Amino acid sequence: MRDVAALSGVSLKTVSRVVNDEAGVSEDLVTRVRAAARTLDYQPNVTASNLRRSGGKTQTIGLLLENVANPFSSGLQRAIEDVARERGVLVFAGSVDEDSSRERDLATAFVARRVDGLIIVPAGHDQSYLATERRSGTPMVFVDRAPNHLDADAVLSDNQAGSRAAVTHLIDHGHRRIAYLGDLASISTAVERLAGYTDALDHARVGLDLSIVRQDIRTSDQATAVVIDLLTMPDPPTAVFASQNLVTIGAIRALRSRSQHQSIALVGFDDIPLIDLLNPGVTLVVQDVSGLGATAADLLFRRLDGDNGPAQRCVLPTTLVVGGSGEIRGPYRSPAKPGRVAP
Amino acid sequence: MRDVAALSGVSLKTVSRVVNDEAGVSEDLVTRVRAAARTLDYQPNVTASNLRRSGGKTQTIGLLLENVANPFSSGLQRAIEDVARERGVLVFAGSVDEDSSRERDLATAFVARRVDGLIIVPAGHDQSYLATERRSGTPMVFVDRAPNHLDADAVLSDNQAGSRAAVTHLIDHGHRRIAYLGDLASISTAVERLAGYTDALDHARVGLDLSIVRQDIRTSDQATAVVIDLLTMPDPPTAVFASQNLVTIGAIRALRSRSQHQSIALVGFDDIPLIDLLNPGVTLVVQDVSGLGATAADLLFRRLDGDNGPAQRCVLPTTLVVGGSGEIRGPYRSPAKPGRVAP
DNA sequence: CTGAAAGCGCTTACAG
DNA sequence: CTGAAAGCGCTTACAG
Repeated sequence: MRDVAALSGVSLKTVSRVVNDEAGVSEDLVTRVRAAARTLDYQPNVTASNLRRSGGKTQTIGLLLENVANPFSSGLQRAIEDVARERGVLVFAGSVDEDSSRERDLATAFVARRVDGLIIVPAGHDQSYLATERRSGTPMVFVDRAPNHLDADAVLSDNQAGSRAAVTHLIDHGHRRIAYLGDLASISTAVERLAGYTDALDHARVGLDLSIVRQDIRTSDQATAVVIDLLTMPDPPTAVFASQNLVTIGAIRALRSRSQHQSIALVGFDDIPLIDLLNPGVTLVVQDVSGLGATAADLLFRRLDGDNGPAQRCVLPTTLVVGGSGEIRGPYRSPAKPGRVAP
Repeated sequence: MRDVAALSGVSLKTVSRVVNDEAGVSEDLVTRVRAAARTLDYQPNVTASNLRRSGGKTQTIGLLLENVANPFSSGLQRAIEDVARERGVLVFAGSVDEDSSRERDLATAFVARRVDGLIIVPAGHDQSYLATERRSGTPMVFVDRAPNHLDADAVLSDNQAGSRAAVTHLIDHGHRRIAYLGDLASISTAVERLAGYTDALDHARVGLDLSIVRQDIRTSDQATAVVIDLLTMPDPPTAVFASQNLVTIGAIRALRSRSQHQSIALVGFDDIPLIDLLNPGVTLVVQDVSGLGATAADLLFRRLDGDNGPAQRCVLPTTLVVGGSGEIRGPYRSPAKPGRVAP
């Protein structure tokens, strides 16, 4: 910029005015400055200008995702990007991999770059490390999982209701012996999904049998092994509820390997691309991923625009998508229950 | 930082030294400065420090992807993130959506933030707008598609060889009438894949029939319609080669809707998650997505480390993954061809 | 309409 | 071992 000023024979301030399209510069100077900028290949440095510019905004936000490569994370990222784009805000994204120290490092790195706000899918169980940052006014919105030990905005899916609807659906199709396949019991969404499962059983007066409630399943292969184990029990389940997409995939593999995919019912939580191509299709409880991302971004920008109200919690509904596997009948006759409305 | 200096009664420079863990500060001062920093909730501003710091590096890179939400893009992003992470570099990512003006805007926005380098999956056919930036020394690596009108590094898949291998595979299974389903003919990878198709036909002395070569297919639904059209021709193809994953999915839907998925052979380009759960599984030519991302990132950082050699072009091989659909026999007897090696 | 001075938060290059 | 000055590239706040 100094060089441009020198070449066009004006002050720094005038160049700054031209570059920022400020009014009140004579035509003559505007042309001269632009010409000089062109010949010098001048590129404005947004970072430097933000240093002094009021508010000190950097026009960037930071995204902490579970893993950018998984469809849930990348769906969120895309929805957030679309909102940010309209405001000329760029997005940093990073994968946390369910590692709380990685979460902390990434958040710190974003803050050190002075992002204007943070959108976080937390991995750890203590976000108090962000308290300082929150106090100093950096907007932050948590998505998919609520923050712990920190009072901040959160946008969540109604995991418990979704899970309850799934299990109720199985009960309505004549099942009583329904296995539960859960993710890490330390993840809050996993806890909520298990609660939905027990809710549904309670409501239908079906006893809870812990021998068919399996948790801490992380991978598709683990899920396959667990389901095979369940199916070889003396009194095997007639239906399976898988609380997460990798787990659902593992369950599908297990059922197929035993040729029981047409006889054992299955409902899974979370969407799975192309699942409708399977035979039978798989009944799934799907989250509104774009909605979660867009809502979180909207909320973040509202905070950035000065909304200082108390921390909000938005809960988005899930949808049960009938695919075939969840409608395989069980051994019981299930009287229609008028008045029952799926959440 | 100024406040920390004031509170601990030392100069700015001393605080700077402590914050950056520079040697040569007395124990006493270090403790005092750290204490002051803690009570003031001091957070260093990396952006400001980079302004003066030698090299002016920002420790950030910018990623221009087709669409962060698609698995190919997010796979690349993850591989690049992993390399960047080791160097403490943060990554900006943005979706270009096959829109060349969006590509340009995003690239400009990244450059204005002074990213240290750019990794680009180009959408447009003219990257000369980056010539200035390239001359001024910003490292940039193109991935998946080569740049046009710009001399720069590129990391590509061997699309032509992959496509040739796929079609040769079909020929080897007794097919001669093989339909080609292509993406936008304006995309360079689509051109290469078509070239691989004609290569394979030529090599086997199979005549090219343009009535079964269809291009500019963008969506899965379009592909479905095209395949149905092909199958209702008087002399329909016995095999289909789909040059891209959305197109492959559309083709699968079409074959199933006509119950011809067990009789018409299909090979697709690009990986599709969970495809092995289908029956038959689908034979695919898969790209080494992680390899592309990691190679691009490595190359970018090598450039950042001062490698000034001429622009490089890395071509990574693809792999034909046998799934079942590509092994459905065609009407011709295909003599084994000793010595033929798939690329 | 134009510009000289001070400053954003930090670092370099030099003195002591 | 410590610090005062100048500077990174730009903007604010003020004068003329």
